[in-house]
Amino acid sequence: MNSVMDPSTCQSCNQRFNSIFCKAHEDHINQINEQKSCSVFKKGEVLFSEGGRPLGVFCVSEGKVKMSHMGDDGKDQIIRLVKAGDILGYRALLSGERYSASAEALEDTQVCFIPRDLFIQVLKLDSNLAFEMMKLLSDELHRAEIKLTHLAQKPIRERLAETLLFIKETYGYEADGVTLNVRLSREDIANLVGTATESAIRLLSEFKKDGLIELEGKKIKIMQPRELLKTANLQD
Amino acid sequence: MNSVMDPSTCQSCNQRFNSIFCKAHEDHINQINEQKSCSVFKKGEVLFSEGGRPLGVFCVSEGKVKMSHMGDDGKDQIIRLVKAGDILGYRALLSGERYSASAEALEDTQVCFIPRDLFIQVLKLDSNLAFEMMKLLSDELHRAEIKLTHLAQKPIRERLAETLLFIKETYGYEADGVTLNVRLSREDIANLVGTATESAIRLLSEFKKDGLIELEGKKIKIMQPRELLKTANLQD
DNA sequence: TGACAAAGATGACAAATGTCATTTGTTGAT
DNA sequence: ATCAACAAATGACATTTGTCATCTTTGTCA
Repeated sequence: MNSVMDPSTCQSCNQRFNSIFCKAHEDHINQINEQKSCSVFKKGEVLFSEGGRPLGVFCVSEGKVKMSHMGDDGKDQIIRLVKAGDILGYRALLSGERYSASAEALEDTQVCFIPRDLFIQVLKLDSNLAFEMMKLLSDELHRAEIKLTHLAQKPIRERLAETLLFIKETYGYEADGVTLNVRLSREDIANLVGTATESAIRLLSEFKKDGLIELEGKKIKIMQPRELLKTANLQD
Repeated sequence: MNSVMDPSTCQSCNQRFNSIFCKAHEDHINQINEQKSCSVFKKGEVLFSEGGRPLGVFCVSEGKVKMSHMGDDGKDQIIRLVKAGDILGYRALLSGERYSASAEALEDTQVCFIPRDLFIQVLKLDSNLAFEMMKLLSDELHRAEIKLTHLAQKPIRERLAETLLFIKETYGYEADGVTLNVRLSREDIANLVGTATESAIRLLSEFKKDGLIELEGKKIKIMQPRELLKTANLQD
């Protein structure tokens, strides 16, 4: 849990061309590199919890994280899937609020932690980075608005198909080219779709029966991406 | 439609202490003042449409605007209610995309238009403004995530109650202290809640029967805000 | 290995919500 | 003032979805 490990440098990070920081000035990267601290969260461990104070931002160098809101009745809604190269924890920090979501590792995950003041200071000095940040926020907002519309208007069958495609876009396939490269519980899938766990299970079985997907425990194989896309009934 | 009118200056704008620009440097305000153009949109007129190219941002000095997404089946989802002092059109501009939503005046509305390049340039030079922008985006994102969770988890009755309270927060009351200070069609309300128009109508009638609200045409009076809040079943 | 706990699966049913049809009321243009 | 067009209201009904109960499978740990 949270054990500090040998930190590779930002300059040699495997995600250095992948993250928002690739647009930042070299001097700022160096500063971040000096002040960051690295740690590992094992599968199921919590990076931060709803209600906590953001002390900085996390930058994922390896692994996967889910972020979820607790609904008023205690049911979680997964609002984001995080992958290597992504940062997290910035929303609350920039709003000046406490965390409004919790972050939990979906598998063993390596992160760097950038202290709040440094992050703010670099954002202030580096207008390229600030623009990247604004673009990131705008893109997230866009995604949220689309998801919101679909939640309001689309039946669960379409939303599940869309969710499976979204997982594919986010984490891609394993080496076999068909298996989604992440293990999610049925409950997690339901909390992504925004439905009851039983409904998600039932529809996954239907998709399997229709030959769209195959299921092996938590492995999900996308057998007919085309048909799945049709089922999702997307315009854009 | 879109008629240019005598532009008051930003420095004398009735919203000057209310908008995101109040944190901007004076020089930048002056620059914006010189390059902005003002116009009026009558009730029902469209400021911009989904799919159009953003050429700048709008700053509302008076009036009300709704922003809505068209769902894949042609049904609108209202994603934001805009009031005097707010800016709009920045999401697509900062993402570098076309508009993903349409904006329509809910009543006669006066706006200033700030050209794209100027807006970007000022954002680049003015880190205070950039931070305000990031905060604005973060807050919007927060709101979207909460709405998303509620759409996934809450029954329509609770969402309608929440929507009425949200309208109150956004536009406030008329002089009588009970009538919501905006006229929305039942369809608009349904598109805010994310439900069928008939369902919205039915539940509004129930709320009226229960004495929570009163209805007079498009006027909605909040008679028991406390009870309405209970009905909304909110935690935070 | 065995036993317990957790996750997954399935059926039956109830509740929530959407759809369609019809009626009533309102508004705006001529 | 009248009519047409649109918005609102209401009922009946079908469908979707959630809930509860039960059973099966899987995984974990002593």
